[in-house]
Amino acid sequence: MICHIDAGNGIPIYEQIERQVKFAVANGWLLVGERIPSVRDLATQTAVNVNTVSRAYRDLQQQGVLIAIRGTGMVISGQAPQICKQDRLEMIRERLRSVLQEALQNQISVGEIRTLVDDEWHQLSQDQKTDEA
Amino acid sequence: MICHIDAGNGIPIYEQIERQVKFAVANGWLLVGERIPSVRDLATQTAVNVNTVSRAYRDLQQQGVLIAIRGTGMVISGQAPQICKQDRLEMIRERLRSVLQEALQNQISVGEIRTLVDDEWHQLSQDQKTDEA
DNA sequence: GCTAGTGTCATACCACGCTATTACAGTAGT
DNA sequence: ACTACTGTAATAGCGTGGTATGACACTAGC
Repeated sequence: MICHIDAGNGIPIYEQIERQVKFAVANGWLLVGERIPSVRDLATQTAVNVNTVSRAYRDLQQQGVLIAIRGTGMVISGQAPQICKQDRLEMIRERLRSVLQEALQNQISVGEIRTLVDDEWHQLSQDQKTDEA
Repeated sequence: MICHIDAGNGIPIYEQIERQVKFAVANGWLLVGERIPSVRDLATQTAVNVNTVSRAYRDLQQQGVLIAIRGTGMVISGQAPQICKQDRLEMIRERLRSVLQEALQNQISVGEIRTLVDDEWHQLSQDQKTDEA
């Protein structure tokens, strides 16, 4: 599991981890029963403190996505796929709404938004390809 | 000048104020030479502390949007419209990019994004109309 | 000159996110 | 049993955003 942390987007690190785990489950990159990286491994890999990762895992546990087995590790729960697939678009939708709300309140038109979306999407797609290369 | 503060969108209050002043200038709701509300007035009106408003005004001053006249108030600068019009779409673009980046990294398709945008825009437009009524 | 209004500054306090460090309890492999 | 891992927890410290409060210097209107 690869985890990208963006320090400058305003979202707390522990929440970014939670979201990415959920996306990974929803997309089938993490399967039911599969172990996720230990808190120490993920902390080292993402250059983040153990406590921060631990908080994310604890939250995911309380949401029913993870199951902790003390001394062994943490595992994707059986109900996780259902939960995560349900949240998949909602997580994006909520962030999107906040941006659109500001745009609408300030006289930006639907057309401007649409071109903005297409432009940025195109740009990001190419960035992603060059990253992979 | 009416100012809406959203406490739950992750953007610092002082930054929200800055953005809304800029939008107001870009849209011609605030004209060059016009006085903006005093720090105490805006603080009371938005239920925010004076220092927070003051910080927003100070930032806008350093960006060349406002001019402070000690003992009198603050005024929209001559170069403000140019600056603010230039930033108008950029401010939205940056927030939008952050959301699209997350979407792209997690296998959301352009189609899903487009329908999300249209749905939410439609929803927000109606909300705004009912607010005005 | 007095008063009421400006912006500005300093101090203290709190909540939150994050880090660093240490320690503890449990499991698995040898 | 020993070792090397797991998750969990407590503590202390830092930076930032926000509040509350009080004080200062300045200006405009009466």
